[in-house]
Amino acid sequence: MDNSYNPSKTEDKIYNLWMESNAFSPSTTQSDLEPFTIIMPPPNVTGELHMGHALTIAIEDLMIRWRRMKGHPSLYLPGSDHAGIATQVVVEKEIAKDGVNRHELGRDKFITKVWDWVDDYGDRIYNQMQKMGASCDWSKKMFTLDENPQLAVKTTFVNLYKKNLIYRGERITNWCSRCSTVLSDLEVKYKPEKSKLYYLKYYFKNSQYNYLTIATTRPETLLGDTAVAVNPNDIRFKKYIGENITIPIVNREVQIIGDNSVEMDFGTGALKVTPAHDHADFDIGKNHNLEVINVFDKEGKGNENAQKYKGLKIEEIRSEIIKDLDEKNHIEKIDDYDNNVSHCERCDNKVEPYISMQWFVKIKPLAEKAIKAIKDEEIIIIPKRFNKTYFDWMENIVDWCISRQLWWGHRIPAWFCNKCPHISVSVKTPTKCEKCECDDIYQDPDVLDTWFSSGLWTHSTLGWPNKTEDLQKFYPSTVMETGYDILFFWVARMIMLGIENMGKVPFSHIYLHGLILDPSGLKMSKSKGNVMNPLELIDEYGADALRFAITTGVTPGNNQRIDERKIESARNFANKIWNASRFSISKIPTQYSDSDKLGQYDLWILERLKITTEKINTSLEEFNFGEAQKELYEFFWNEFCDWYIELYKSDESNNSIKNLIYVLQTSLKLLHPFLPFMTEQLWQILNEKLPDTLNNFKEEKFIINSSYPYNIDAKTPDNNIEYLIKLIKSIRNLRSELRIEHNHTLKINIPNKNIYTSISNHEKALQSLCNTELIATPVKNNFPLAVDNNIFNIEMPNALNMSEEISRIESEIDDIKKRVIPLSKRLNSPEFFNNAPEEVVAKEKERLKQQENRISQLGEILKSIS
RNA sequence: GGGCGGUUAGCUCAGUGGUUAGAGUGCUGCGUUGACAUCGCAGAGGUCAUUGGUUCGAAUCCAGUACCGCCCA
Repeated sequence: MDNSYNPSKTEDKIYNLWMESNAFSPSTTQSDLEPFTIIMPPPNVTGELHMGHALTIAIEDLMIRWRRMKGHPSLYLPGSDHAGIATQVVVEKEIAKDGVNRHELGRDKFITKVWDWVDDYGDRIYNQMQKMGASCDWSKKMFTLDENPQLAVKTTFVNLYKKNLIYRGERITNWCSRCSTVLSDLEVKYKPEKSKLYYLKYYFKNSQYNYLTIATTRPETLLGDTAVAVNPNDIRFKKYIGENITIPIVNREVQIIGDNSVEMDFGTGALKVTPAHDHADFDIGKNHNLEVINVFDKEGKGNENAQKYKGLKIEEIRSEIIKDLDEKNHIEKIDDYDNNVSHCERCDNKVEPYISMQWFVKIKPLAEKAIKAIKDEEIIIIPKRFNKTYFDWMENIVDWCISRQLWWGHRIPAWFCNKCPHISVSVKTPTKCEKCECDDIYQDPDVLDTWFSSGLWTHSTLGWPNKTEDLQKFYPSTVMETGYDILFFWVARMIMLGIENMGKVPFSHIYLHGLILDPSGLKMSKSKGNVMNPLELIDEYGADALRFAITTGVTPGNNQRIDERKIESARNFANKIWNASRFSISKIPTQYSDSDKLGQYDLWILERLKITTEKINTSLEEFNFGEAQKELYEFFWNEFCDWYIELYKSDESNNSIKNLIYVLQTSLKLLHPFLPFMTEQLWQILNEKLPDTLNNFKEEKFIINSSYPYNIDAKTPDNNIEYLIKLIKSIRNLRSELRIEHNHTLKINIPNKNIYTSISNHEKALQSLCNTELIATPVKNNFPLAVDNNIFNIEMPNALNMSEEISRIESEIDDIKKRVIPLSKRLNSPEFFNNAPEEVVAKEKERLKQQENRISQLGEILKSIS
C-alpha cells in the first residue's frame, strides 16, 4: 500500500466494480423493509456539474447508501431535464457559428439539431455524476423528453383541460423580447435601477380645468393609454371623475375614472392607464371595460398603433417621445427615481408586460390540496421554517402560465381548426377536428413550461400513466432532496401534480439544502468568475474529500461558504483513514488461530464505538448529516487513531488483532456513505489480505452492500482507561510546561496503593505514550502532579526553574476560585434548591466539592515546590 | 411594503434551558529512527451583535434595536 491515499488512481475502478456487481439496483431480497426512494432533481441536459449538483449528490447519495446498507430496497433514480430556453440557446449559438439562425433552418431541422446535440453531449452530466460516486440505478435513468414523460405530460394536459383546470386566454403576461417568449412570474427577477420619473401634462378636452399632471416612469406607454385614473377618495381629483382628457401626442380622448387601487401619494396621485402594458393597469382596464391598445410587437418594437414611432425599439420610442413632449411643452419636470425593473431570469433582458394569448393552469384547486398535505404533515419539510415560505406562496398563488413560444420542449397537445373555432385537445395526434370533423387542423406551435414536465417527475419517471410495478413499489418516494431556491419552482408543483395524478403525495420528506457560496459569501456564477469546478477538485483531492467537505458540519437550509482549505482538511482525514488501515493491515499475522482475548484497550474502544454508532444512526435518522460526520471524524481520529492505536502499539501482547480489525472494519462501514470510494477500496484490500479467521465480515464482499452497524456488542472495561488518558495528558502537559526533553524518562511514584495497582497495568502505555517509568521507591526532587483526586510524585531533572509553573498553578487557583463563587451562591439559594431538578442539584454539589478539592490540592503542591 | 435567515475564537461554522460554550482552519512552542509531516505532542485565543423580559438557571425561550444576506410583492 502506498503511504498516502491516491484517489485518482482508484476511484474509476471502484465505480466500475460497483456497476459490474449491479450494486446500485434496489435489492429484492429484503421485502420486509420499506423501499427507500430518491428521485434525483434532473440537472439541465446542457449543464455541467457545478458545486450545487455536487452537494445534491453528496447528500442524496449518502442517504441512499446508508439506507441500502440498512437493508431497504433503495432506489436512486437519475435523470436530466430538457431545459427549454437554455438548450435552445446553446444550439442556436452552435448553428450561429455556421451563420444560420433557427428561423432560416426551420422548426423540424432545428429540433433535429438539438437532438443531435443531446445525443452527443447529453451523457456528459451523467458521467460527471458518476465521478461524484452517485450510486444511481442507471438502468432507470430518464430524460424529460423520453417517450414516457412525453406521454405523462400529454395525459396530464388533457386531463386538466377536461377538468377545466387548463384554459387558454388573452392575459397580460411577462414578455421577454430577446427570448421571444412569455415567462411565468417566477422567471422574472426585479432589479433596482436608477431611472426617471416624468411628470407629464395631460390637457382637459373642453372644460374649465386646464391640465392634469401625471407622473410615469414609462412615458412611451402613453401611446396605449385608454384612461386616466384617480382615487375616488382623493379630494383633489374627485371632481375630475367623468371628465374627458386628451392623451398627448396621439391626441386620443379618454375618460377620467375613479379606482381605489390608485395610490394617492405616488407621483401626483393621478395615473395614466395602459391596460396592454402594465399588470395593474390591466386589472383596472378589466374593471372599467377599457379598450386595450397594444403598441409594441413581439420584438419589443413599436407596432402600427405606435403611429410614427412604429419600428423603433422601446427605448428609442421613449427618447423620441420625451423630445416630442418637450417640444409641445407637455413636460412639467423630470425627477430622478429609483425603480425596480423586471428582467428575464435567463437572459437578463428587460421584461415587458404584454398582452398575449396563452395557456394557463387554474391553480387554486390544486394548491389547496397541496397546502393541506403540508398542514396535515403528510409531507415534512426539513428544515421546518420553510413551511411558512411555502404557505405564503401557495396561499397567494396566481394562475400558472404554461405556454412558451419556444421550439424545444413538450409541444402543447392542442390542435386548432381552420374551419371552426374548436380546439381539439388530445393525447393522440388527431387527424381531424373533434367538432366539425374537417381535416384542416394544425397543432399549437407552442411548447410547455419546463417545470410542467418536471412537476410530473416523481411519477412520470416510474412509468405513469401506465400502471407499472415500479410505480406501485416506489411511489410515493421517500425524500425529495433539493435546494431551497426551487421550493416554489419545482417542489410545490410536484406536490400539486403528484396529488392530482396519483391521488397521493409524491414524497414524505422534503430535505432542502442551502446554497454553496464562494469564500467571500457570494453566489457562484460564471459571470462573476468565482465558480469552483467540482471536477477539478475531484482530480486534485478526490471525490470523497469533496463530498466530505461540502457536507460536514452543515445544517439543512443554511448556505455555506466553501474554500479549498475545507476540502484539504477532508482530504487529510481520508489520508488518516488510509494510514490507520495501513497500520492495521501491517499487523495482520501470517498465522492466526483465532484465540486472542479482548484486552482493556479493546473493551474501551468497543464501548466508544458502540456509543458513536448509536449517535450516528440517530443523527442520520434526524437528517443531521453534518452532525453524524463530525461524530465519525472525532471518533476515528481522536479516539481510534490517537488513543486506541497508540495504546495498541504500546502493548501488543495485551491486545487483540481481531478487535483492531473489527473496529477498523466497522468504522469503514460507518464511514462508507460519506467516503464511498476509499472505504470500498480499503474493504477490498482487507478482504484480500485477511485470513478468514480474522475477517469479521467475510460474507460481505462489497462494503456498499454490507450491513450498516447499529448495535455494537460492548462491555464496559473494568479498568478506567479514561483516567489513564487523563494521566498521560497531564504528564505530557507538565513535560511541555517545564520544557523537559522528550527523551528524558520521567520517574513516577504513586503513593496511593489502589491507584498504583490499577495504573501499573499500563506501565508499557505510560512508557510509550509519555516516556514515564513507574517506580516503587519515593522519588528525589519531587514534583507532585494532581490528577483528579490523586497525587502522582514525579522526579524532576535537577535545577529546574519552577517559577513559571508556580505562576501557572497560581492562576489556575484564581480561575477556580472565580468559578466557585457563583457556584456556591447558587447552591446556597433556596430557589435553586427548590426548583432545579434533583440531579442538577446533586451535580452542582459534586462540582463544588471537586473544585474545592482541587484548590486545596493545588495549594499543597504550591507549598511543596515553592 | 411583507416574510425568512444570520450575527458564537483571527477566519469558516457546529451547538434549541443545566459542568468551565466546541470543531475545522489559522496562530505559538516542541518534535521526523516503521501507519500517517496530508503527521504527532503541548498551548494561546470567545462579554455568544445589542437592550430589556421570562426562569432557580439563557448562546439557547420571548420582545425591541442595529447591522448583513436572501425571498416575495
